[in-house]
Amino acid sequence: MRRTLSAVEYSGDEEGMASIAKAISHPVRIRILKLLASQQCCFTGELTEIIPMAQSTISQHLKALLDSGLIQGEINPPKVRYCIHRENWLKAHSMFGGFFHADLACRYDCH
Amino acid sequence: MRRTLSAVEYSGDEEGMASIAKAISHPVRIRILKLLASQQCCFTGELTEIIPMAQSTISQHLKALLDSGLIQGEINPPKVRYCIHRENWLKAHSMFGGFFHADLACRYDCH
DNA sequence: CTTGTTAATCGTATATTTGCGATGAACTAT
DNA sequence: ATAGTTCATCGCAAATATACGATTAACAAG
Repeated sequence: MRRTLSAVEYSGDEEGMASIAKAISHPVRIRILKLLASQQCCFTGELTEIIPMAQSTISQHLKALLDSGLIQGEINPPKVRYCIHRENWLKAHSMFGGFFHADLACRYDCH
Repeated sequence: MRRTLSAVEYSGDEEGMASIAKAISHPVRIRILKLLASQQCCFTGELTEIIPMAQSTISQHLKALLDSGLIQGEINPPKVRYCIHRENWLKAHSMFGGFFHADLACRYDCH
């Protein structure tokens, strides 16, 4: 892709928010997170039974969530147990909470 | 793209969350939202001065944010004034707040 | 009507995402 | 050692996203 000559510099916050947002920008990943968070399941196999998608696709989405830090995996041969990464989950909570804080949007009204 | 035979059915919530998340999944869109929210600017032209990207690219990102509902535009010829869509902003706030609520992640721990 | 300003849209090139089946890796059980 | 189970990774195809320059649209000012 042709990129802008003077590449835009983003803050760590901006990159971080965008990265987490991208992780939850697909409905199946939101569903997976909800399932993990509600403890309705934990092993990959249970997810593949509940969600009508190929195993490889589920695995791919799990990898995306792992990379985002929102979940963690514990190898438990031959299974893998996935869980919410509590610390990062709380970080995401405060990050989005801060971003969407009412004060920001209501400081001034153009209309 | 080859799609799964029995397409996954998502809830309105899941689709909605994913849609908003996708809107803020690019750092430049986060920056635009922060600029609009902090009222450092409002017209498209001001954004194109601050952000080193082609006018057409900024316009494209603004359209994405418009489509998400997070911002609104008021035509003010020959300019267009963009602002945070307060109502949808607050909706997003509660949506993400609810999703990342601590209880969900901490109900149970696999580790 | 012509000119200038502002912003959207079009067309294009490239990068990334998404989904699948097939295969491979890691480990258990026999 | 062999077979079975579970999950990750590879390779591919198709869709989407990203960025740009060029053009168009809408309007004001003269």
